[in-house]
Amino acid sequence: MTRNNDIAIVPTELEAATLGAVWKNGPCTAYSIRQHFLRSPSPRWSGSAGAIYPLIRRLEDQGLVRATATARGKRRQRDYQLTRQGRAVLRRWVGQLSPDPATELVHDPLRTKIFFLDILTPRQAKTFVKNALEAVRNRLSSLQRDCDDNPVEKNRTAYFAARNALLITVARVEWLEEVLHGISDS
Amino acid sequence: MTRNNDIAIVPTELEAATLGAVWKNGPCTAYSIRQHFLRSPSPRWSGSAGAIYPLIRRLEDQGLVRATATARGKRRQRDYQLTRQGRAVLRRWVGQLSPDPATELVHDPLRTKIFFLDILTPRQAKTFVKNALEAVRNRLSSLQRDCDDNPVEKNRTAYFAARNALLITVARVEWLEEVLHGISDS
DNA sequence: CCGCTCATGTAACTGGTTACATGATTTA
DNA sequence: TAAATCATGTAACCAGTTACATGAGCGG
Repeated sequence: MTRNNDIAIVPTELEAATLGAVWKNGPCTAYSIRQHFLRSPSPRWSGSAGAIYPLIRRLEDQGLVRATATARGKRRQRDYQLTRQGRAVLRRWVGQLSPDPATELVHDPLRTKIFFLDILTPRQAKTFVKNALEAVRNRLSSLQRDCDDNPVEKNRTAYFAARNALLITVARVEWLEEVLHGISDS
Repeated sequence: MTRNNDIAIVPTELEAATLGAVWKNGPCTAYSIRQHFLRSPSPRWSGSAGAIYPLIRRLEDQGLVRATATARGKRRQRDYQLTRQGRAVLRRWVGQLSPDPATELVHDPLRTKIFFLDILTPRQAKTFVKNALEAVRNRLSSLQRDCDDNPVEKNRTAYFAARNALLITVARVEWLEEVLHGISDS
């Protein structure tokens, strides 16, 4: 099923993340990829079977992953690994700055809510911001732990990822503190 | 079409943002809502007709907005405004901290890429991070301008929203600088 | 042997997207 | 009078989601 223009394949973010997971975790089942997403500390995707199984079959059809059916006992099991084309596509996806505006500007759902904050009474608004601040603050310790658990020397990229989540969360906490302060004198 | 349990309606983020836009911009057409989204400095949605028109009709069916058909000349035009129930639903949506994990942790697509950075050669990795850093940095000035254009005294919530985008972007720049520094000695 | 985890998969749905289509009004 | 903008809408598609279904293997 190998296509002659593999390099032209532009995967979605989930497809790329799946290729990446297969690349990192060596030969592994679709099931273990699901667990990888399900247990992710920053759950971008649900890791639902309905997403992963059809997706990985598509990757196989495109020649980006190869499966080895290792039937242990009567239990069927397909172990996937990246093909050369798979690595090429992943490499291309990682190295290419996408034209998606989200690359330059991330979305914060709290921003949308705060934009309409005036529909609440000052009292309600204050309560909401306080609650939001508390919820976001409560994340800090576990994000800090994620950084500590992945020291730079041991796993650079995992550390960088954890660090990204932490720094952005710190920025949001500071922002919410500003908002709380800004609405207090009214 | 008014439901007796309006308060139970939980809108999507786009639905809530549409209610908010109608609330802020007074009686206005679906078209102007679209422009609102199209011209947004932080484009979360495309503002596509295929999204807005069916959506606002749904809101009307639910009794959250009311339309006045003001046919100027031969041109049909529906001007929407919030109903009491619409305001109630919007108020509820704004004031309620959603259980969505994104409330506590925002997603950064660059985080995913950096997580798989090791698939690139050190040289390629360095180039990529430099390019990403430049792209994100280039946003700073226009985000700063958005803040300046909406002074706190004049439009608090618009200022807060602009400030959110700026602070998160600053955090991302700092993060990318860390990453660049971290991969330079290798 | 009961319940949990491993492992694979499908069906129906959702909340959007792009692209297309129509026609009135305004502006250069 | 041609082009741009205002204004409304539909059809086909897309990348996910939840919920359901099946069955093997393993631990208490």
